[in-house]
Amino acid sequence: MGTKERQDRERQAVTDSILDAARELFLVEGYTNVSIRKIAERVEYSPAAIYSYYASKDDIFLALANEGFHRLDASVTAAMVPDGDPLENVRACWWAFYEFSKDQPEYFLLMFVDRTVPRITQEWEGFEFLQEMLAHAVAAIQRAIDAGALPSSLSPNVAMHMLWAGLIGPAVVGIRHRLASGEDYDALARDVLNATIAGLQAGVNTTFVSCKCADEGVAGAPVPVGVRRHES
Amino acid sequence: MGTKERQDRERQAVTDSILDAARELFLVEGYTNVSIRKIAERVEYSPAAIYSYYASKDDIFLALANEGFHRLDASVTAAMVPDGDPLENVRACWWAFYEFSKDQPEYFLLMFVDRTVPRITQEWEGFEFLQEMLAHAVAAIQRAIDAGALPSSLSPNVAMHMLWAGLIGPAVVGIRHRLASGEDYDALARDVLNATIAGLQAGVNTTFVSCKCADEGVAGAPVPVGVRRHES
DNA sequence: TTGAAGACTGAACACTGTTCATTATGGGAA
DNA sequence: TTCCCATAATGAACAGTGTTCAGTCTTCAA
Repeated sequence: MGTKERQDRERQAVTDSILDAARELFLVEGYTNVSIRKIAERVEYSPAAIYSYYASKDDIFLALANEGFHRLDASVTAAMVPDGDPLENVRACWWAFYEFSKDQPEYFLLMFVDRTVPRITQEWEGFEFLQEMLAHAVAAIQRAIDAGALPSSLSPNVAMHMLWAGLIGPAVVGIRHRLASGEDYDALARDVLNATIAGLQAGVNTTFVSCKCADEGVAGAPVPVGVRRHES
Repeated sequence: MGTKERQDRERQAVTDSILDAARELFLVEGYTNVSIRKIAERVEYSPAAIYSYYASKDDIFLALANEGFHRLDASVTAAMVPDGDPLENVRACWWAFYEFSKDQPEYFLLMFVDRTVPRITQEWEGFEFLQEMLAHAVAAIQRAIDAGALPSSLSPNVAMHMLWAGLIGPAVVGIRHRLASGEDYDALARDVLNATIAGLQAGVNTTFVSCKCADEGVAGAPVPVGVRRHES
């Protein structure tokens, strides 16, 4: 009997439709302005029905953020040219990160800026995936170091954190339109990225230490970005 | 008759006590977790009474944010040593900006990250004050250029934007706890700041052009930071 | 046909920001 | 002193929020 399968399929379809509705609404109106009732109305269910598919509004948020990380990974991976200039690959990798903030602003805010979801800590499903993604970014920096484009004294993991944190600012400034109209957000982001890379090339001393794995090579899992391990 | 004066004084006292209560609650619990009812309870009035002193919850926050800009200015000004090393003054100036994000996270988010208070755009009272503040930051960079610590080809206004945007990221990462527990947020922010300054020193090419005033010297009003001119 | 499992709902709870008619108070004028 | 009126303050309500739960309704295997 394929009834169980059909039921699972139907359940999955409803689950997806809820996520679709939530995504559309979040993208247009933002997280706080979207209520469970609005999502329920969109999928033509009662508000209470939503709770048999997602335990809370936060869970919907987490499901979307999970999607977001996969999309970001796809963008970043596509930006890097295999066997291309290592330093340019690093630049392209982080430029893709910035572009992602423009293409998917709601996802970006969800993942890196929005109010913290405490449960993101332990229950993050895409945890291994996330580490893998970050390992790619670290590896790209390592290749640039190996090629002599960045100082050998530089920790690729620390550099990864610096580029990541450094670019969040220009991304937020762009998303939130904090410059006067007519200003070139892309130019500002590019300048910040180039200045940071130039600073790394110039051999600036770093004091940041990634405590979880330090620098036991690329195989060492980098600290998850956008994921808080514990509530302080 | 001093009765009118006494009444005004009493009214001002209540207004202040509301702001005091709101400040304490906002700083501890965050904007969204503080309700008018909580503030009202704190000052021992009914929730409705609050509305005869402030038109809305946003108005209370704006009053506090106004304080915030003055506090930021005080911090930044205090961080700079008159006749001190020009480059160190620039570093201190922006480090104070980062420290402000830690000391007054709610203020910081409102001014540079949140989109929740649209009225900040037109009704910002401290507008001229803000421009003056930014002019100080540009002037500090100009002094570093004059002293030869930064390239003469560098536009101080562009550098100001780069440092500002570059540091918002580490600040947000810190406020939102996006690193694993135990990681050193300050070290990351310091590294980003130092790398950006090192990049500027290395003479990185910049493509950003501040359209409103370009670089007609310090007297030219810098583009307001943290204030959105138009809603797109 | 029956029984059980699951999906789904309406109503409710405890909140939120905000409004408004009503009541109380306190000071100036007659 | 009495009256009036502006102002202060309130209780109750409105419309919204996330979430829960007792009960109904459907569906399918035995």
